[in-house]
Amino acid sequence: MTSATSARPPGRPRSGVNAVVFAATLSTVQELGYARATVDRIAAAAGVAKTTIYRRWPSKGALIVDCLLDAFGPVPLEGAGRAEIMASAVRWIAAKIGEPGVGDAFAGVFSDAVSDPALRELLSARLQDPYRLALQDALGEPENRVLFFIDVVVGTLLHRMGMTGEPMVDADVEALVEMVLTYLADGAGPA
Amino acid sequence: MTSATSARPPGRPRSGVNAVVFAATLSTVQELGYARATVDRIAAAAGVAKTTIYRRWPSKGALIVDCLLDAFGPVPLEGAGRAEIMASAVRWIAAKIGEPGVGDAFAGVFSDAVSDPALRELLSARLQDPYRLALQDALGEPENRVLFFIDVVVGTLLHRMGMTGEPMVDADVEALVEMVLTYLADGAGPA
DNA sequence: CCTTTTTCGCTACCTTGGGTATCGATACCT
DNA sequence: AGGTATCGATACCCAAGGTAGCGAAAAAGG
Repeated sequence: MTSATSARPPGRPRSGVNAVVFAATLSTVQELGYARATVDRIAAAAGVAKTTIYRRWPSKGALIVDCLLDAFGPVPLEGAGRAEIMASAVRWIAAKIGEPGVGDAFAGVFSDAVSDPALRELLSARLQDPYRLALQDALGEPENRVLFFIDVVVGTLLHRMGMTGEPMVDADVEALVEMVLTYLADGAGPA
Repeated sequence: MTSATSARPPGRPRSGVNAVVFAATLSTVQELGYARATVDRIAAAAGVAKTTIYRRWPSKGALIVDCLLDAFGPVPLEGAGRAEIMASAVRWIAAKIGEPGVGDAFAGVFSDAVSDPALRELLSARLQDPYRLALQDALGEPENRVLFFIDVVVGTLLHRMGMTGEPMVDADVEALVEMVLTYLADGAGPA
């Protein structure tokens, strides 16, 4: 979809190094942690100049968001009923956050967003909203209730990651699934 | 332990300005956000030199942790049964995080801890462990289950704070209480 | 009163890291 | 060929955490 529609713009075309940069970002974050994964180091790991990074992404946060979008891909929403859909979604995001570098990058960019309204907007619009809408559609739940579920699931996984430095183990993920499902079945929820 | 009460050490005694610094920290964080609440600004707001801050706290993170400890105080664990105790604890931490500056400071220091193992250790030992132990005792639950509850409750509250910039509204806090209580009553949990 | 010890405020400084500017070289289109 | 936009490289700006050194002030003890 790069040259998707009309008339490729003039000038030298961009070399297709986005995938290389994404891979370098995750491996650098995994190796050094989020704060030490500087843009200089990521560029070096990707074999690319720092200026090239900043020509494509306006900030480190924007780079990380795009990297996470690439790493996550679409939510798998197969499942017989709402319970199955919800369970598979929770296990999916838990597994993604457990992948090397992904959890650190997610927690790191989320952290930066706390003090950066522009980044918060980006995170909300580009990363959260698409999944939120897909979930609203698949579950037939209203926006505020899906937002609540996202807070619970993602918040729990990131808090564990942030406090221990390691992703949540499977047994705890299953506890989280059960907790959310029980509550989903209850039908009660925020006004 | 450290020659606790008696025998004041020689030299000029410290002026009792800790409370002023804590207040200045919270108000500065509330006004400018966590990242813009630099140590210089906090010192200025407290009417104190930056070097005085660093003479008392080894890092900004340590200052914030002490500030949060001061703001939180002990958990109120009154309540007839385990459900009442848990509910009051959840409402208590939600209310604290909703106080001006506290939620931002908490989310901010948590964010920094993601990339800073030393700060993570400090956060875990000085802030989480005391409350965790008190909860284990009051609820009669094992460590890993209490840790799971803390991940869920604090993670959810901080995720909401981080994504929206504002604390969770009461209706959603009540939903969180209900969700946690249902799961607590179930008796199931992580191995 | 005077010395010792420690804190105080102040200023100057170091380092890291996000982000920008500039420049020659290069790749593609018309 | 000419135009245009990218690439790599270097140099740079700025904010912010943290440190060093200094003279001044506040206590304790002689």
